Amino acid sequence: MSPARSRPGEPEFLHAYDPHAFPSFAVTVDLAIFTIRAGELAVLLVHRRDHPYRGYWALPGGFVRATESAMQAARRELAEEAGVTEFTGHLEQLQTYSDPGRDPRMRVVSIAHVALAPHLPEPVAGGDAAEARWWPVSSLHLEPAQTGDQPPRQAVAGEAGRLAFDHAQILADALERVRSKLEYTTLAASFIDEPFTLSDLRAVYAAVWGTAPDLANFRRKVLTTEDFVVQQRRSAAAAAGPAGGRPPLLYRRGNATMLHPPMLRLPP
Amino acid sequence: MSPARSRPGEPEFLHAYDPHAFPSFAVTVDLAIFTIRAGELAVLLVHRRDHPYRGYWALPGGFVRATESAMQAARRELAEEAGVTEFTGHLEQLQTYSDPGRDPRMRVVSIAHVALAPHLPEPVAGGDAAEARWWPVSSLHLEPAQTGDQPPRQAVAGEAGRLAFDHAQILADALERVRSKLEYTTLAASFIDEPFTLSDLRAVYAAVWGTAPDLANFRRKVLTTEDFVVQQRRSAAAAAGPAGGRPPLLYRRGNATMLHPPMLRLPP
DNA sequence: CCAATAGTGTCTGTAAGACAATATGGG
DNA sequence: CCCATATTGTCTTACAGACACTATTGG
Repeated sequence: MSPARSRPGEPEFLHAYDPHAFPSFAVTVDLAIFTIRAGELAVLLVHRRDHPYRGYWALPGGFVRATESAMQAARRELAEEAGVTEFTGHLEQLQTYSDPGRDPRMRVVSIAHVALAPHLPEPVAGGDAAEARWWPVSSLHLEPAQTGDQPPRQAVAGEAGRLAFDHAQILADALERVRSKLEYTTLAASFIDEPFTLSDLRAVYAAVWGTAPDLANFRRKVLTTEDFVVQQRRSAAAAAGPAGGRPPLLYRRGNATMLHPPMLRLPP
Repeated sequence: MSPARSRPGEPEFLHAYDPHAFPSFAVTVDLAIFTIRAGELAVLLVHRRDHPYRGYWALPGGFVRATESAMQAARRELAEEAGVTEFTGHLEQLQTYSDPGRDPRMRVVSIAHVALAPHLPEPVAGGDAAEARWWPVSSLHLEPAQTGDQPPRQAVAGEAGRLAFDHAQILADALERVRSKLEYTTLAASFIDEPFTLSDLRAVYAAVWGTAPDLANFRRKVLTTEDFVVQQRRSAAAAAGPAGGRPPLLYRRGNATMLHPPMLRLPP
């Protein structure tokens, strides 16, 4: 659109306008990309090869370009850093982090996003050559960081150590967003490939919440929620399964997005 | 904190760093400040005296300064534009709007916020001299704008007309945020001065949702939710009331923040 | 027949929806 | 006493929580 043309006097104003009259910021997007690996919730981190925070693990992300929106930048980073060509999962804005001093180089505000995707490819050698890895969320010890002001955690063998910038905070917020969204949306299905079994779907809740919802009640909730999942024609026995046991029915995602009333997680 | 000192090689890197290597943005905060006036949900808009969008109504807001966070900027604008000295209400970040072209001057991302406050002062002559007014949300005709792509609404006598920038979208998102937050939080109490009656509190729900929850069920929910409200010592008859009728009990806000399970609004 | 996993049935408690009844103040 | 508003009570229904039971495959 070119709305300025319809507002009298504005073109002349814009012609004379000096864009340096205001403080200048860099704007980045950072992504918390979640998936389920080996029954655990995992997040993609990249190992920083450059300053600042060289050698630290960080959320993938990058600068927003002059001609793209934050959402477009997030999709671009998703492709570049996670090697996702056509993204079928879920992507949404989380929150914007703007504390002065969060980046030692200059004033940077970061528009954080959350992505959920089924079982993405391994190390993702693509991108701009930084090492990338899936980290089980449970191995990052995020929760205790919220209690009070303990000394900053140092790197520990086999773990990611402190994250770069304020990414530990962003990741904690992203986690809480995902956990709570499973309560009142159908987003859990974004974590798995189609077709899936109800056990697969329940495993998502178990991985994200750390506690599995009651089997029977879970099935009742999912199956009685209009168009949460749609059943496929009867399946052959799942080939990859651990053999024995009754073969499960297969489902695909339905068009429902909200759960009314929500499926609440309980304290473990 | 000065974390750079603890990371080897980083001080030298920062010394040589050129902050102009990345696209530069202006960053603003915009505020959707809601209150209840005459039983209706109202939002504060300012009349723009300068280009761009001169003569249009807009959400109050302004540029984030070089040394403040977005939240600090929002509090500052709240004081400057709404004349609020000590703000007792609720303020939270909504979402960030970053479409290129949303501001004809230059690349601007806006970190939108939502504020809820009890019965704020009238025209708010303060601030940088722009006219400010409370507008009943119902007079802005926001909802139909979501259905399809109709031609942009023109200014109508007695109404605010089209809003500046993408503020109609921001306001619509802010509205939905507030409406849904009343369902699962105790934020409704942020809209009214203490002490208040349960009728006052119910009137908040009626104003925000457009439909009043059932009287008896509402009281049961509020009173059985631990520490949602706390009762005061018995009141003298409310002086300002419309006379007759049984005098109500008075309450203050409790410490509870969440409603479990939520109080759902129903389709009208 | 046994193991293992998938799927169903049912009882119970909590709380919401609907609506009726009672309480307490001022003319 | 009448009116207006506040407050309480109760019946019904929906649904989550808990847990036991049945079904269907492979060995």
